[in-house]
Amino acid sequence: MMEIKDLTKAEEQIMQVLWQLEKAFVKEVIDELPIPKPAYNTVSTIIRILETKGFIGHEAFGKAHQYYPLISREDYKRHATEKLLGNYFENSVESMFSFFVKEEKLDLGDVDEILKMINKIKRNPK
Amino acid sequence: MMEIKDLTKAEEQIMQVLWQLEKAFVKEVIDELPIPKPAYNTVSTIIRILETKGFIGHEAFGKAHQYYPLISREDYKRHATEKLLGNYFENSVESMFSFFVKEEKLDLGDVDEILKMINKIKRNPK
DNA sequence: AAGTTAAAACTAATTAATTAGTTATCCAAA
DNA sequence: TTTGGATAACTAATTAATTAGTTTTAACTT
Repeated sequence: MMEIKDLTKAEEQIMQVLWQLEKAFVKEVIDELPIPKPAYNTVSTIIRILETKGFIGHEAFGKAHQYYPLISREDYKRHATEKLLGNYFENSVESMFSFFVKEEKLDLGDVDEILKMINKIKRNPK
Repeated sequence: MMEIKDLTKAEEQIMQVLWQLEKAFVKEVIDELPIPKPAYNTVSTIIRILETKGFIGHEAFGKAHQYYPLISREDYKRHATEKLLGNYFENSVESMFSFFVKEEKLDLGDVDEILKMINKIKRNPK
């Protein structure tokens, strides 16, 4: 499997937009960014950097470039999750769950939902 | 609650050591770092930056400084986890679980363990 | 075809992060 | 009391990240 580099904060924000839109011109990316919106050139530069780093590609329409992700949100999500799991939960999903329970983010009802979900997935594995 | 800033990669590595040792001199931090070990000054500088950023404090023993975390590993873990949850799982713990199940990191037996754990915690909270 | 506009590329500037070199201080040993 | 060794502080250098200004190109309008 290929090595996934970390995204910087600014890069990640733009990737989130591209993942959401699937493909977009710079203008369209900016439309999705929250106020205070960065300058056009700022976004354009970061997008070009993302392209040199191999995170995105583009298709030319005349002069205009439409950009699209080369790495899926799922893959990056997996990368980010594994990193957290490794750094703070000794690579143990159970340890992470235990944390959520202690943080009161999970109760018995939630676990019941999860059980149902697992059964559903097992019946219809993707 | 006070705002928690992100740690950079190098800062985080040193914080992990300090969290583990609870308190340490620069030398002791270096002892815990993997090869290739950074130069003494590199570590010393990052430690001083961590101190100006408020992540650590120190106690002086003559000329020597013994450093210790001002933020707990638990608090930073919470911060990092919430960030991941927000950025990739719509702030839903269930969504994260669903992801683990799909990734085959969790099965019915694991969920059973978690249920037991929750019950244990509910009987003896905190 | 010349002028206008919009976009990306290129380039520059700024700021933050990382690494390392030099200096100053303090303690201990002779 | 001077010298040597260790340490932290200070400072410098390098590299990466972020933001923004300027130039170039190409399509469109007249």
